[in-house]
Amino acid sequence: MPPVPPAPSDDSSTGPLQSGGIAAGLEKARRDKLRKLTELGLDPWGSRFDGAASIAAVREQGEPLKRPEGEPPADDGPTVRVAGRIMLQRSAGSLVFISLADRSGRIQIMLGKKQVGPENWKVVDCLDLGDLIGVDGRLGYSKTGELTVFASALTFLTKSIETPPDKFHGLVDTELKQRMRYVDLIHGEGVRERFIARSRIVASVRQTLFDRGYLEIEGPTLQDSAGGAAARPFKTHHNALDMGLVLRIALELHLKRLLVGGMERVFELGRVYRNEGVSPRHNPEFTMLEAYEAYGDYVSMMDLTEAIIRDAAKVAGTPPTVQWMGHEIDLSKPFRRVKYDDLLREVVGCDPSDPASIVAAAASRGIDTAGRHPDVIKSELFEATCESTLSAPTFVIDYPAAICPLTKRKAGQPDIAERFELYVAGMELANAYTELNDPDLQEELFRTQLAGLAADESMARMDTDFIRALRHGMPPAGGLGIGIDRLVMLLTQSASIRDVILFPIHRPQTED
RNA sequence: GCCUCGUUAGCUCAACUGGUCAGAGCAUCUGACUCUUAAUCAGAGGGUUCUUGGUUCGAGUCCAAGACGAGGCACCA
Repeated sequence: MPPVPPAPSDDSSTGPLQSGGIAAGLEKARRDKLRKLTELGLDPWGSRFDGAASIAAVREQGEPLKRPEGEPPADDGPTVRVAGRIMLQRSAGSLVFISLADRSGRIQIMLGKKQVGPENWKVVDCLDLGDLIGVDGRLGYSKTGELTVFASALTFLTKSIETPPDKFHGLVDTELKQRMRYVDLIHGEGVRERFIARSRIVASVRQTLFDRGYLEIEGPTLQDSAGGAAARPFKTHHNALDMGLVLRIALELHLKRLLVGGMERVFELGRVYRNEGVSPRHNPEFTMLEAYEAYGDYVSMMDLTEAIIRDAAKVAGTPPTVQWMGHEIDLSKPFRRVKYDDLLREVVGCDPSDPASIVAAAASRGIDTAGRHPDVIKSELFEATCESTLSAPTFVIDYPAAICPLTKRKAGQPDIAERFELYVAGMELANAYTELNDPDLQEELFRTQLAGLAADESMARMDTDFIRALRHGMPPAGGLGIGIDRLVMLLTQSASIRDVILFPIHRPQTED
């Protein structure tokens, strides 16, 4: 790459993010150094740099070089090569100490004017916090006992022309942390670790399922009608086909088609979209796992759920007992299982089998009961009273059938659906059914609009192709859905879903 | 969509009831320093107090509207 000609001195206002004033001054100092680097014949944007060891590995190499207190440090350490970002810089005249960070950790670099030679020293003058460099040098300990790479050569890898945040506090402003996640990942306390944990959790969920013989599949995210859940979809349009489309709100109906197709154990782990409110527990796009197992039922799904969570907790480094959202949660014990009606009776003190008792209890709590289906009232009563009491991991089982249009009814009890929801710290984490595979009943339920539910909050959306699939014979099956973001919240003790989503939704930043 | 709270230098934060209140640390620049650890020391520069309007002799501070965010509600059966 040919050297860049010196830029005009007023180039500091060209950046898209410049607001003038001091920002321009801070950037100018960095652009001056960038120019100086090119004048030295160096490419300030670097190039391939082979053979760098991870800093964690280098730190391990340094262990045996330690000497007892009082003895002079070993001076025969190996020569190492590392690369990373300058996080801290301390200058003591012609001696510069740098804290260099890579994906695995941090290590101190010492650059001495005498040690690196005059050519390298000119480069040292161009270094800023945030720059990326490569270093070759001997591994040893400084006089104060800090593991240090004593640099003999310096390779400039990339200039940073933006000022990093406060070196001690990092980014604190939640808005900036989320909008500039790249900065938050560099400087935020535990941020990178949290997203590493997320990656491991997702990998673990897949592995737990693979180990049980599941196949991972990919269903359509663009659909002509959104089924499998009650939620408002995002709407879009296909130009060439001139057709309206919606983004999926659940994975369910296509996975079940695959059960019909003989893929007896299938799962999808992917993004779903719901055009609804934002909260510490809701983001419009979020990651869902759904898994279906032929010849299983909701009880087998409980066992699977516990296995998925326990395995994930292991790889995430989650302690057996976690403090989260003001709850102390023991993940090591088998999860409690309690019937929906029993819980209502226990918490509310009403008779769940008596609609009049339910209506009275709901009305006394300000829940609108007029003209609404008894099971809708019951469900609202449950949410208002029971959910927040479920601190320890709890499978709530056997739901009112009317609010479960995709679920098989209990044998001999048509009013009870074989469904569970898993609650932890008052939050819904998972939802599972013994899957309804009777095509005629399914068709009828798709047509049933429960009293008191608006059309767009109902699951009563006919999917004729899905009915046709069921008519070909779907094996009896258990099905499970887990909110992966919420699972990551639990396993990393995060208070907001936005803390575990790299780029949560935001309104556009105002430019002025 | 509704309610409450917040927004001050690149970052992290100050500024009692409206009256030298535009301030500090980090960062930046200049200088000193070959063993520092958020290095230290001396000096310098840096502001549309989110925006617009209003009240007032006087507004970072009070009022109104708007932008963005946080929490709550609604929504999420």
